[in-house]
Amino acid sequence: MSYNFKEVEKKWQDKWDKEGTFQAKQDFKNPKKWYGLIEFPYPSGQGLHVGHPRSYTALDIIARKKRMDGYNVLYPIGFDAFGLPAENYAIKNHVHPKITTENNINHFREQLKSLGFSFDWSREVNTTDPDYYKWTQWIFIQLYKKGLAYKATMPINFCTGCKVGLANEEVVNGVCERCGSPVVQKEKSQWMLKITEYAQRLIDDLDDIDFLEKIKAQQKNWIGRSEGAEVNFKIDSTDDSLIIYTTRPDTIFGATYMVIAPEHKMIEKQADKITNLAEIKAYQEKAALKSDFERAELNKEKTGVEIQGLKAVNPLTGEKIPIWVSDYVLITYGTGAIMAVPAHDDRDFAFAKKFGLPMKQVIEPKNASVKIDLEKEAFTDVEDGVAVNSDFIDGLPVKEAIAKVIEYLEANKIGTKKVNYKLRDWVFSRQRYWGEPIPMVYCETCGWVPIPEEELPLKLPDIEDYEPSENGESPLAKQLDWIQTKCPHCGKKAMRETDTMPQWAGSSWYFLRYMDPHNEKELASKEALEYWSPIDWYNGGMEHTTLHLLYSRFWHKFLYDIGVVPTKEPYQKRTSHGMILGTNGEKMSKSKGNVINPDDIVEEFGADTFRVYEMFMGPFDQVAAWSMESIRGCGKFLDRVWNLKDMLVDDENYLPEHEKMMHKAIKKVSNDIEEMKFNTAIATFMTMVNEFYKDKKLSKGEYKTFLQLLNPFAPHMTEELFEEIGESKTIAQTPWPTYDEAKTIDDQIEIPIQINGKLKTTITIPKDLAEEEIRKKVHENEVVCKNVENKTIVKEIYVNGKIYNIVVK
RNA sequence: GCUGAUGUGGCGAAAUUGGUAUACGCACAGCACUCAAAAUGCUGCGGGAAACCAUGUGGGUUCGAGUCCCACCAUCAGCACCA
Repeated sequence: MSYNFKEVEKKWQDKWDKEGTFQAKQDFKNPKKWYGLIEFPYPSGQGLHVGHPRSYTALDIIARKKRMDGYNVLYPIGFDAFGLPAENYAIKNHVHPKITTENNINHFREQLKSLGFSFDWSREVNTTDPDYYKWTQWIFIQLYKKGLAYKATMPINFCTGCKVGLANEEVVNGVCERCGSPVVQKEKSQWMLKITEYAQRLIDDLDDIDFLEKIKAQQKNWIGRSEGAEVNFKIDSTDDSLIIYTTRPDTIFGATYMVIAPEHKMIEKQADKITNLAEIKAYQEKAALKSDFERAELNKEKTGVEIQGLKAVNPLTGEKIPIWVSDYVLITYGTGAIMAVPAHDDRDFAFAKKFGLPMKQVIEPKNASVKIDLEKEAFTDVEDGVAVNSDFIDGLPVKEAIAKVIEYLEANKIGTKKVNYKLRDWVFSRQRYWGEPIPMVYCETCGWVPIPEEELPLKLPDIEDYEPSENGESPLAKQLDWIQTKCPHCGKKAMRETDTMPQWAGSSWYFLRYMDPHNEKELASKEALEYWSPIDWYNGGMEHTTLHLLYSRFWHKFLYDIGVVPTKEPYQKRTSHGMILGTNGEKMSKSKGNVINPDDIVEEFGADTFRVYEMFMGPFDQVAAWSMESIRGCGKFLDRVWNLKDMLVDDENYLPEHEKMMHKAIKKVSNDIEEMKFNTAIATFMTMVNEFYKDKKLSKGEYKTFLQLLNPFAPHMTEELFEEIGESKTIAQTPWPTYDEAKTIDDQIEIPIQINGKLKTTITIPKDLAEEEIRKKVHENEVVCKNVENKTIVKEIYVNGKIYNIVVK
């Protein structure tokens, strides 16, 4: 009888749905809880991508195993449904995003169910549901109340395609992360969130959580902490001074000029003293036309203009040094001004070379054998440097010199120790319709006032015209009757904020809502938060490391600070899956025509085969190209499993000839699941099946264990087969198989014998044989005799149970 | 340039963490079943006649290295004038 996966899969999916098999237990009695989380999808019109199930299947396997291990498991799902595609679709086709979103969610839900994930569907959340975004808005108001949300007019990244402001994190290579249009700088009043206030904690607390090393490294890199000093350089014959930031205060004696960013306000302040103001202004204008990206692109050639009429005074040498304007100094980092030490900084070196500026060596290599050539390149080595020509720090290694200079600067009040971060505050406004309205009102008298919390949610009004206005205002700006309101503070006429929140808002806390999704009084109850926090395991894409993952950690820390959540960090463990590429090894895209539709795969091979294949493709954390031949192989494997029932021997125990294999397999599969080594777990299953086929028999006990182990991978087929042998329970209700360590050890072991480290032969011995006996056996061996003949044995090494090596001369 | 990975058969990949390199799968070939094909089952499958040689390249440590150390090369991802 052949396997009808369509019928079987439908049968079990319906049963799970009807019985709510995988719903998390509502009571909090079981102290063993496990909360597994996958990134909830954006319900795009294209439907599910084959990449989604890679992550979902992995955690589904772990979740199913954890349930069998006796845990109360929460494995929820929802939809991150605000965002531009639905809005752009609405602009084109005049269909309300609400409708598109609902249709897409229905499609996604069906697709996800067809894959047999053990999600708790009773907790499904949807970020566009007013009952949900009520709490997103509530969190925003709390941020505002604590001074962490503020309005600022500042140059922002503006996407010329989407016509919205973007956060730094959303700009990739100078173009919009979403639509690929060029990004320009634009002055705009925006809501900002002070993520920078949490920069240090976002670094420090990484030490206490189990994130993949590359994720931690990427987050640290993005936050970009650097330690240094701010130093005050007086401007000669004025009361003004230039504050610079440096990580190398030890090189201050080698500062031969200063550089300020074109936007630096000192230029305006000292305009009357500058003798070449026209030239400076021209340079400023030229720089303003370039985006940050273009500036960085023009990496090779540095440009700049000297400010005539002004000199800075080196506070340690008293030397008067020139001041230059150049766009290699960024106004957005540090103080927008630097001291240039061309002998010990690559960029300063390039600039000094180009403009013929003087260089002064103040650091030399400790290691005399290191040759440096300051004509060719700067000497920047921190580990190997010693100060010279530097007065009171002469002879000190760089690190000590830095400490000494800072001490001096602070004692003389000309500078302070300072930590800087690359991380910037989060631009939180979007001039778009399909997002959470920002619950703020502007009153002429009172300024910005949050709307009263009891009025939440502030619902998004229904509109007809989704087109953003040409001046870049949100479509909501045209909804006059919605905008006009009363000031909650003084009662006078006031206007609503028309910007909406970015897509990252709803996803910054959704995992909390899953804990108590229908709560009308709080975002989640204290009990639920206490019980389920933190998330035990969160798997998602690397592309979210500096966006979603950082943002949600920030919000969570804030919620911790105001006493809403019980843990500092939301996620105890974070892992990441590799991308699935098309059959040609390229990223799947419509234009390349290499998109694999999960529906087609389920239709042709069934969900179980699909799941097994995605887990068998290769190491979970690495990219893998789709292969139609390989998925067929996985289908063949499941067919062989299906046909095992013809070889069943009626015996509840393991057969003697299979006992070792069974115990080893339980151990291997259990460990592999915990370590996400799904591919080798499946290889173990295949080896077992090959063994059963070879012997043409397996006991009922072996069969049951095998089905239990395979169940998290191929849940439908295994449940069906389990039911067929007359089991009253489903596999999901049975405990995970256990193994006996003693029974995983072979009685007879094969020992490889090497001569001079090269394998010559092997002998088989009982596992506990004494070393003397083994030695005797080795020397009786024919191959060994031949190889040691006429040679002197220098040494013999026996590593217990592993190897025997004879060294001869 | 910086950070983090990766490099093993024709292909996807394993290797108990320093101890028999190539498990498992795909592709391929042969055999069985069949009138035939498909499906299925079984067998073989790094190179070499062999000694031996093979884990990106070149060194090193070790009785022994895919695994550790040093120096390179290539590919991928992220960041990038961050002072």
